[in-house]
Amino acid sequence: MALGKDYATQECSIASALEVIGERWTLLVIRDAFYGVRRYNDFLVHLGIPRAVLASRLQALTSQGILEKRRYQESPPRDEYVLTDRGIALWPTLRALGLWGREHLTGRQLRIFRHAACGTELGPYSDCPTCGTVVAVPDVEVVPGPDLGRDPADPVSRALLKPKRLLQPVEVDPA
Amino acid sequence: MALGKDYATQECSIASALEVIGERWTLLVIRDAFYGVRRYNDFLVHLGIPRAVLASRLQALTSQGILEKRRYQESPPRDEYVLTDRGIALWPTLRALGLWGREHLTGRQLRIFRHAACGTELGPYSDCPTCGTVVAVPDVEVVPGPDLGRDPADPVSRALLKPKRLLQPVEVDPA
DNA sequence: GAGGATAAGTTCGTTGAATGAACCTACCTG
DNA sequence: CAGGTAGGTTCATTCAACGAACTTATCCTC
Repeated sequence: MALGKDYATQECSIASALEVIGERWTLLVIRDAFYGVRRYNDFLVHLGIPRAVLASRLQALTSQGILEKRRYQESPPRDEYVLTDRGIALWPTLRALGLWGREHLTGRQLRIFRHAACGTELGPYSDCPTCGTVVAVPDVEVVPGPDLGRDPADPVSRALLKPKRLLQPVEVDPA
Repeated sequence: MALGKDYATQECSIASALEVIGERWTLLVIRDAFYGVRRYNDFLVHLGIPRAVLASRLQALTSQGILEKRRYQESPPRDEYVLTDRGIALWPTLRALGLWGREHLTGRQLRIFRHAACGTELGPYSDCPTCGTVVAVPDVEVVPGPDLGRDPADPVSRALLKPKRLLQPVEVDPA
């Protein structure tokens, strides 16, 4: 979406943000990264994104310091993409967007976000009503909601059905 | 950005939200609507968006119930576009995005958002630290920050330099 | 009442990005 | 050494964005 030529003139931090994360697919890649997706192929099958576009987005996000590319094995050389602090700071945005989508569009509870320490469902600002604190991203537990399909087609979606914390790497069956 | 074909399979409220507001320019149109821009021509000069794209976005947002098209004078017939409740509910998303942009990209304070009742600058969740409440959108006052240019080229930007509340219609000099 | 201005579009040719299929390169396993 | 896997690149086609020109309806001014 974004393009320097156009948005750059805007003198607005929202426009600047959209320059970086406003393109098609970009926010979904970041969402997946929060859900623990880290590998090229997992993004690919989970999102159904064209390969060239994924490569371009991963490269852009890495060069913007939102994802970090890190070698997780030599021989064959394999890299994974992990959210940096700058990327993790996008959580409130994603949370607000998801909440709006749920309340004004889908009307379904597809995923539940809880405070891992106490099990309470998070408030709109990732606050824990029980503990009275804002919950840090790694302390958020994601569990499938009542309206989420139980038998998705792709292996990544299936792996994501297991309750787990945000950022915790997803374990995909090699099947 | 968004496209039913692709994102629809996602079973995710974030993806659904992006279907509706994820296309290029869309969020900037909504941002302008919060700032009080209501007319086709004002959007046009403020955003520098191609006319056809603006017409398409306004039509889409209206049909999604995010903007409402309302006649403000007969003869010549003139319409303005105003945020609905569903549109106003996007404020937390825009706020989160703007905050992220400021903290991680621009590093400048271009606009200050305050609680109109007490003048306190808003917290990250549009909360008022002084009053201890979440501030409703119409009670948010926008004033230019220290890093915002004082003499912008287009008349809409100039009109927006005056402190005003969110949603309150901007008054553009016919000059 | 003729000429010009304004608001809100539509039309259209050109450019640029997204798509999907095929191909490429290491390396590993049986 | 045949086949598979991960992570890409290349390329032809399709689709959206761009920007300039044109349209329509009305008002304002002389």
